[in-house]
Amino acid sequence: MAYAEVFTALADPTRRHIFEALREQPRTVGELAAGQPVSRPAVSQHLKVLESARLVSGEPRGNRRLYSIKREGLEELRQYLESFWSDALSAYSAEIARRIKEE
Amino acid sequence: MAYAEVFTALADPTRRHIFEALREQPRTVGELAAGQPVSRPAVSQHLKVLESARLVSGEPRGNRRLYSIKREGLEELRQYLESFWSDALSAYSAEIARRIKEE
DNA sequence: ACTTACGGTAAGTCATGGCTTACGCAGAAG
DNA sequence: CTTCTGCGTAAGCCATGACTTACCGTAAGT
Repeated sequence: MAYAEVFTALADPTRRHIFEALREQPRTVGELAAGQPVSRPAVSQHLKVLESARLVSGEPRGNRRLYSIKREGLEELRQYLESFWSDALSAYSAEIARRIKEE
Repeated sequence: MAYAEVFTALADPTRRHIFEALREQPRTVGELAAGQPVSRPAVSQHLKVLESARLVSGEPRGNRRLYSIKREGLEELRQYLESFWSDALSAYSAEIARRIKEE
């Protein structure tokens, strides 16, 4: 059920921007905020959400905190997607055919 | 940029439930509403969002509308995920190493 | 020690969006 | 033709959440 958190985390545009900024390289909160049209506290709050969705992780670097992408959240999402790919497609088209005949 | 709509569509729990109900077999709006704790109009509105995210499609069956899963939305999401998988990981860990040394 | 820089948290504001009821339209049924 | 069933849409309500400013703790620099 962990993919739910990932969906809500990445549903917000600002949060996606932050996440995609980390895609290039790890960054501090200040750096991330500079690249966004919102305040630094806002970025902090977004990072909290992203972290609890296991999409990023942050570790102290002296005075600052360096955030980087974590793949666990993405992995959960990938598994969710995969489960949709193979299954339910035969039973599915069969059901369509059945209902069409019913008309 | 179409994955954005997919994220927002699947971020809502009710919408995910509806989507996953369609995973088994195509269903009408009434059938979907019966399986959810919300009203039928609410389900209609959710289906509208899911449809514009290309996650489902509906076609008239006489009096009713039969909705079924459409894979385009999922495909866009999958591509987005894939782009995260390979790239940016070498440059990424290199950057971590660089910053650690800077301390 | 004092000051400055960085970042997390608290509190409050405002917009978004998910829900409801009410309504209207189209197809099926009688 | 009238009635009933199934859905979509409109309008309005209310909770959630994204943002702000203000504040506090901690590490670094002087």
